Amino acid sequence: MPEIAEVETVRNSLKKRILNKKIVDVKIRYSKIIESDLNSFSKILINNEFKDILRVGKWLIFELNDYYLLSHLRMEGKFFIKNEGDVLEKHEHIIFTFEDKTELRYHDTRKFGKMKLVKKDELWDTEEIKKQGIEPISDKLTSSYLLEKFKNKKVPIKTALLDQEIISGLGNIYADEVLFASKINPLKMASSLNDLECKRIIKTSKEIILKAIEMGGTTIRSYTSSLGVTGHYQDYLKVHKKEGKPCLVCGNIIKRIKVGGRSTYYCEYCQK
DNA sequence: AGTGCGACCCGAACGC
DNA sequence: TGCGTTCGGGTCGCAC
Repeated sequence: MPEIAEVETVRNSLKKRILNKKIVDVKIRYSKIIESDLNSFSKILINNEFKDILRVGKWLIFELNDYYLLSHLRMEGKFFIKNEGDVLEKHEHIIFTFEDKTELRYHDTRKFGKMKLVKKDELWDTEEIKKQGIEPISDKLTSSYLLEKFKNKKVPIKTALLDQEIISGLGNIYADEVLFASKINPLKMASSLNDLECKRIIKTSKEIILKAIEMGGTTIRSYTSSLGVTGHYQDYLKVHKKEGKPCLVCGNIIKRIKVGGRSTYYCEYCQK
């Protein structure tokens, strides 16, 4: 699920609910989610409190007193706020209990998500954060930056857009949408893109991500973001999951192919 | 070093 | 209806 717009939606919703409340208990029901030392994990969190929530790419970063808790939702991670004593769902793997008897519960059907604690002064030195590229919504994303990064990439542009070390935060849905809006064929080699095409990618990715954030992200299938928030950007998708439907621009049938192992939707006519 | 592909998991959707 | 198969909004590790 979570691409940049969904993670941003989660961040904003959680900020209203969990900041500055003392954590009195942490339950780990599936420990492989936690990448840092298990014993110190609960120890560090108990009696601590979340001061703020930041985001870098698809990483949620919970600020504590001396540490940051990094959380990556991967495919299906969600956070819910519930009350102590509420029935534990099968896939609620990590439970943070606050002093006021509310709980922050991490729910992850496929168990792909990750959490880890890092000391505050080490945040920008952690691999996961350090290697994140530039976000679509940043002014630092320029065509000269993209041209440089794409120069030696012998992969299709669709695959390059999913590379978090180049552009940080795009996922499979918005990569398809960006390429459609940019009129670029997903199979075109990244190294063959010109300045104009890079500029189109930058312009459309900004527009699409900002609109998606405004709409609270995308809800596909059963996925609702944390707290049961339902995004509405799916109403604006033009190609993703539209196989067999007519292209909104030319009427041609939208195709689905595999690129780099990922489902990729595009219009053969509009995206040469 | 860069690229490709299976692995990690599970449930929903699909095909017969 | 039932049962087996396929697929995925992400990333990592391993083989080449």
